[in-house]
Order: sequence, then structure tokens, then C-alpha cells
Amino acid sequence: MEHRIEQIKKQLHAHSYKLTPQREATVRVLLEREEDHLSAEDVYLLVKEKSPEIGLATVYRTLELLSELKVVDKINFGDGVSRYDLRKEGAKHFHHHLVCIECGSVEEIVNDLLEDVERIVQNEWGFEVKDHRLTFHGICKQCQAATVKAT
Amino acid sequence: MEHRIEQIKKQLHAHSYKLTPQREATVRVLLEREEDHLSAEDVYLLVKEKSPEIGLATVYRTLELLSELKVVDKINFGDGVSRYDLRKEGAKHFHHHLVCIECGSVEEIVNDLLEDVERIVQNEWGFEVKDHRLTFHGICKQCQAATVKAT
DNA sequence: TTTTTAATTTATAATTAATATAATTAAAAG
DNA sequence: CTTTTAATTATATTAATTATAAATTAAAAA
Repeated sequence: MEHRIEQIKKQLHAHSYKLTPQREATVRVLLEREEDHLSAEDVYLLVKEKSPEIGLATVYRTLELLSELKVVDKINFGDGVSRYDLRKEGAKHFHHHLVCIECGSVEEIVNDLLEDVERIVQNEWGFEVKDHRLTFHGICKQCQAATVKAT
Repeated sequence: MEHRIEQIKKQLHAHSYKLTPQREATVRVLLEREEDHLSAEDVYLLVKEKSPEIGLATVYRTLELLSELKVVDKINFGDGVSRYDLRKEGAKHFHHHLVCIECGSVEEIVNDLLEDVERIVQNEWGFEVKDHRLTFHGICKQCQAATVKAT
């Protein structure tokens, strides 16, 4: 944890940004809830528990900044809010998501499944891929089991 | 065009919705601008040109409805607005997008490039895929050419 | 360490996208 | 033709996000 904070601090400094206590508190929340997909509001409430003086706008600005630095990725699952997802350490690409249309759960896929597809896009469309967003909508294992039981 | 309107009319009726003049005007705009990725506001302004009495809320409701019927897909490219993209006739899945981070252009890929990936997700994660969203971010052909020229 | 300075935060206010409400209108069914 | 139901309009409202100006502070320089 401390290691990653130190790392992010360096990234900030490299772009002549400061690591303020507010920013650090925000990053800590993101690290603690790495598996989740928090909205700005969610992050704000969690940061507030430990640093009650922080303002919502600061959290928004910090998340935007971290997004710029590619520390987090901003995603949108179709409800009205942006969510912020920490990149895995050293990951070149954004990871994928499985969104269950029954229960709303979000699972992550860290493996890069798109290497072949990106090659095709590159060669056949002449498009230089820098990053991707891939989300599958469907029914998760748990909900499938529940459906079978119910019948 | 008339054929597709007729088809959408049937779909509406099948769910006991009506094809009102406002809805038809909205669908016509979507058909005319099939290649574009219009926001609700965009659609509203275009519909207004021909049917000035229409209200913004009606356009929103219509788009929501069409989205429910899978006539259009609601997408979000990361700017704050939802965009509405007409499904290709009879397409089972949503098509893919190439978003250029230089010029902002959006290209469409109709081919389904994800068959293999979906099979993997199905088998290895036990997730029943119903639909997907795939967007590549990168540099389009035109911008690549422009960069080479500039150097 | 102290000073300096540019970056940052705070505390609003303002925007913008989207949705809800109540009254009115239009359409379909009997 | 009358009744019933669905849809639209014209607001008003909510919710998410961004902008602004004054006050504060982290970090580089003296």
C-alpha cells in the first residue's frame, strides 16, 4: 500500500502536481476498495469518514487528475454515474467487466482477451489501438444457479 | 426506410405501445442519421426542425423506450452524455466503436469480433453473455497520416 | 528554517443532463 | 359517439458535475 502511494506521489510530481493530504486520503480509499467500482459520491463519503473536512469538488478534481495520470479508469455502466476503477499495477490496458443484468454485480477480468481482436482492428481498419473498454452484459453464475433452482 | 418504420411500429404494438407522430419523427431522425452517435439533445434539435412542437422530455422518453425494445443502444463515450445508436437490422449484438483520441471521430465496426472471447468468458467464468460493449480508444487512420506529415 | 510561489482547497454558485408531475390531448375500444 | 387508456406538453425538480473567487498550503528556493 505505502509502496503504491509512493509511486503515485512520484507520478504526480513528475507532472508537477502535489500530493496533498486530501489527495492521499482519496487514493487510500481507492486502494482499500480496489475491488469495488465506486462513484465519486461513494469515494467522497468514504474519504469523509476519515477526513471530514474534505469537499466533494476536491474529490471530483482528484479523481479527474488520477484519471488523467491513468492511475484510475473512469467507467460508466449505463446508470447515470461515472465510476472509478484503479488500474492494476503496471497494467497497460484497462481490464474487462462482467455486469449481471439480474443482480447488478460487477466482476472483473484481468486477463487481456483482446490481443487478437486488437491485431485485427490494427491491420484491417488501420486504427492504432491505445486502450479499450469491454463490458459484457449477461447473467452471472450465481443468478444462473438461482434460476435453475426456482424452476 | 418505410420498411423499417413499419417494423418498429409492429414492435411497439407488440408491447402495446403506440407509434405517435412524435415517436415516428424521432425514429425518422435516427434513421436519417444512422451513422452518427447523437445525444438526446442532438436528436431533439433535429426533430424540432421538422416538428417544432415536440418537447425534450418526449424525445427522452422515446429514446428510452426504443432502448428498451433494443431498437437503439444507449452508449456513453465518457463525455457526460448518453448517445443513441440504431441497431443494424436484425443484429443480435451491439456493434463496436473506434474512438479517435486525437480528433474525436467515431467509426463503427459491424463485424462481430468477439465470438471467441465470448466463448472463453462463457466457459471459464460461467457467465452467460447476453450483450457486449466494446470500444477501442486510439488514433484513426487520418490522424496517423497527419502526424507523419507534420514530422 | 524561513520564505516564496504556484498549486490546491474550500465554500459556494452555476451548469447540464435527465426525470417527475399534473393538466391536457389524442387514440383506440366498445 | 362516448369512455378509457396512453402519450404529450409545459413546467418543475433532482442529481451529477464543473466553475469561481478567496483563502490556504505543499514543496522548492533562499
